[in-house]
Amino acid sequence: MMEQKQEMHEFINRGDEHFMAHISLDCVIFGFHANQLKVLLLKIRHDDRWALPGGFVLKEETMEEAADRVLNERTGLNDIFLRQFHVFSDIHRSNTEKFLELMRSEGIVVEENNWLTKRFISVGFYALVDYEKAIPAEGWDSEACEWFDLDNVGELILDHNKIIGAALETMRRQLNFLPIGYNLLPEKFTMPELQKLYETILGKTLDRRNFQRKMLAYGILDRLDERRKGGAHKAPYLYKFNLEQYQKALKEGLQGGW
Amino acid sequence: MMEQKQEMHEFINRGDEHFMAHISLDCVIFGFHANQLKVLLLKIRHDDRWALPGGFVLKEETMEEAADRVLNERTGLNDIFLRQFHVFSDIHRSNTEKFLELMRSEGIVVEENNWLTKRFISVGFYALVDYEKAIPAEGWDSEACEWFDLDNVGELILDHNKIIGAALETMRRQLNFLPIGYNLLPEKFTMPELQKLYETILGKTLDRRNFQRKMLAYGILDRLDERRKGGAHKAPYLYKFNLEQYQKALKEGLQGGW
DNA sequence: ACAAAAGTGTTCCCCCTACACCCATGC
DNA sequence: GCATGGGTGTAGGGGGAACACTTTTGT
Repeated sequence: MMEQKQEMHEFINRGDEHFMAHISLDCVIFGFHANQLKVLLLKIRHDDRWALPGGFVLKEETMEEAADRVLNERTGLNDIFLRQFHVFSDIHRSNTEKFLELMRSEGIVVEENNWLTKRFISVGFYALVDYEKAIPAEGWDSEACEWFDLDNVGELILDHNKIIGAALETMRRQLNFLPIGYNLLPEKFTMPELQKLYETILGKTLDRRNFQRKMLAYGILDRLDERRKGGAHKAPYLYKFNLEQYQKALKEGLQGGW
Repeated sequence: MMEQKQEMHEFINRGDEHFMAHISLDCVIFGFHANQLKVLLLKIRHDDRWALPGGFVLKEETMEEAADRVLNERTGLNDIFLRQFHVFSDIHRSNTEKFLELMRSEGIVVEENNWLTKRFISVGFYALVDYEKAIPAEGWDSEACEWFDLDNVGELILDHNKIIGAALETMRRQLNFLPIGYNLLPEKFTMPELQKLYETILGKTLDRRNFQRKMLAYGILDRLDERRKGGAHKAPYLYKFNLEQYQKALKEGLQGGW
């Protein structure tokens, strides 16, 4: 606990020796579980609201590397599907008053002209991860890290609700071009599960048979001999992504929309 | 000339009082003329290369406002189609050595730890403008401002070639969703002219008749009673965009691809 | 046996593609 | 009148949307 306090103090008053001022990033980390789109959020201390996992950019790393780092710290995962999608630069998006208030609550002395009291521009990233594999971890700057149903995130700090909205919109558009399921589902999955994912992202139902035909036509799925047993009713086949074809589709894009 | 020098000195050594450090923007300004896609470039002093018009963000403006300002300064235009499309953050994209060398050439003393010697992250914007209406204007930081054929820009400074490439790619993708012609053509234009624009952007030829049908099916064009006279052969109809439908299409997107 | 879910097939129709034809204008 | 380019029409095919039937499994 003492360490934590010191680490925080160090970060706040000397962070600008390592990080670039004025620039931050926020990650909208999507997962999929129980037929629900999930977002990973952090609980801010001394504030009853939650926030997107975010961070700053070290002087010797790119935005992408910084986002990867943040993602790894919060989920333990590497090699994640991660895309920048928008820069948020409203003048009043940072809230210096709130920051100082929070620091007072923590009993931390903030020097005049502290780098964190400046205006910050944030680059929004969105990530798709396997809900089962991610291990949410809070950091020294938060007291909890949890998955939330996308439609139940409540009021978040700053413009984070807006950022999530933009991320979702972007993902919906990209769904037409990118083979998105690979990142959100476990290695093996059934066609109905994949369909549920698409329906959830798009917010509408799709025809079972047409979905299957269209998806298979992309040629990025391999059907396994196994079936998912245990559930009631007929056991569906398991599929997995054909990595080679998947990579190709990532580069060249799919066609046709939903 | 004396004023200019002073303005430059002021900007270089006191710019950080007005602008945010570490953050810049670059505009890929597209025009269309003589069946060619054009890009507006600036000639850097003491360097035989050209550069994208760019700028920095005032402490009290958004990225979008900053880009608008830069665009207005270089073209005299307002209310331009302008979109951010990517953040460029390679660690070595800025070239401090080159900057200091340039300052020496100008005979300007650069203080230690000058804000412009820091690493900069740049937000790429692309703009579509009416070639006829834009009036290229160089600024105090450049000695010329001219249109270049897109496929003839040569080697630009920093990562500006890469930025143009990414902008073009983005525009090609957006062509499927956005009614792009409105911004690049004069108010009245013929169907063959619009088609040439699309062919130029896509880099391939399209069927004349199918193009016309598809374009008209979008319902964003109004055919006028006038025809374009003077040319050889049959006089083609003139069209203009139906602003109401165009705005709607901007928001909701078109469908179908090329 | 029955309900519910999953696999497979079929029809229809629209839209995209690829053409053919006619009309206008300048030489 | 002829070449060239522009306007309009049409036949064909592929793919998406809508729907029927069979198969499997747990209760």
